[in-house]
Amino acid sequence: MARRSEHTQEQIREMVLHAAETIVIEDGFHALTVRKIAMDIGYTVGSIYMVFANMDDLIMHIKARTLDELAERLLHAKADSVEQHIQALADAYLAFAHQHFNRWRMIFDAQHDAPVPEWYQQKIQQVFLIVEAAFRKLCPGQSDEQARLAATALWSGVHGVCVLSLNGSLGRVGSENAQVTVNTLVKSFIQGWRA
Amino acid sequence: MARRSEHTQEQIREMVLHAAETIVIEDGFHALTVRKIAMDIGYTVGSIYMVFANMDDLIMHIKARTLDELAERLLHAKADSVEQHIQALADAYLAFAHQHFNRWRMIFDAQHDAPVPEWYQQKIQQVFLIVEAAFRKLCPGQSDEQARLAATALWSGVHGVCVLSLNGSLGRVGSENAQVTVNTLVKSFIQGWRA
DNA sequence: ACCTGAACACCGTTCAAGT
DNA sequence: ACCTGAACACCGTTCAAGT
Repeated sequence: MARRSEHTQEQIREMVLHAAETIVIEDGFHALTVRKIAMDIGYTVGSIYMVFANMDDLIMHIKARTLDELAERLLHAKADSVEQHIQALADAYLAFAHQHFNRWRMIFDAQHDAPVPEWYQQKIQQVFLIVEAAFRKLCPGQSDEQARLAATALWSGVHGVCVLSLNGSLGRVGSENAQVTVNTLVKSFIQGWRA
Repeated sequence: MARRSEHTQEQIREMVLHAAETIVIEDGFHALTVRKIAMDIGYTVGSIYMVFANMDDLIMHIKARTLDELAERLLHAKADSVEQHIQALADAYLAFAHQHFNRWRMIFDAQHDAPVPEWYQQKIQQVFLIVEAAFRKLCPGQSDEQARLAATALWSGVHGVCVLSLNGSLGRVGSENAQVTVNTLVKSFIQGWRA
């Protein structure tokens, strides 16, 4: 047995990542198991531990990819005014969460007791900085700290609407309604913040 | 073996619930297993299935209890003005989430593929209605639907701040900072909403 | 009727053994 | 060096068998 050398380590790593993402997308985070991944790529469980330290490590890399995809989507959101730009960012965030529900939810689901690695924290920062930049343009007069506070408050808020509306905690609220809720939050907050 | 009759079914049910809550509080949701509960209360695994249908059923009842506790806490939040009342509600929500972190997080963590029972949805409604009531007082002129929208938007937002600040996704944001963020969100939103 | 405990079908992770 | 597959220590859930 063994020593097939049909794929490089890098190829296997990619195969694992891809298979894992497919499982999450189709059947949700809870359906993700090493044994299922191994079966899907035609290797045995042991092989997965050649390319990832453990399940938590693999999960973190899936999440990182999702964050990259999300960041890219946000970067493509353009609008005429700064205020419309922030609205467009919020819309894009909601749309992404809705479209890639299982992967997006996974980002905030998994509780790793292990400390979050530095490279992963940067991925999160990457997303937040996009919003912060928009806020610095909204009120050029105020300090960076103020812009940071506003960005944090509003973006956490937008995230909260996505969480509650998409997981059904808001009662029978559909995604069209989530859109309205997000718009309301953004519009009112910006208006109040400027005052 | 068997037929000890040391406790009634109702007593065992309460013992299970209490033991489960203790495990969640001390070691987190992921540490909750039937076997650990059984050991803690001095019964065997089979006994737990006498009083709860399965793990999901038990989890739902733990969550329901937490929601009851949260609702009661929110009902005790009083203030002079309506605006201060909403701020007090937000503060109370954040404080509860912070103080009972593991149990609070559990409410939004668990993904039951099984449909959420009606009695549980009412528990969630119960919390939301408290906030909606405050909003109806804030702007007496507008329709119930408008008040509902505002309450949903702001409260989802407050929830989002709690989620992101308490799980560390906002970088190294402490809970004092979460307080400031919540206050900012509430204040700006109300101001913008009124305008 | 109440409760046990063994059994079943799963997990993640490790590692000696094969090529 | 690469990969296997059996083993280990866990899961949730069921249910025949005992009192």
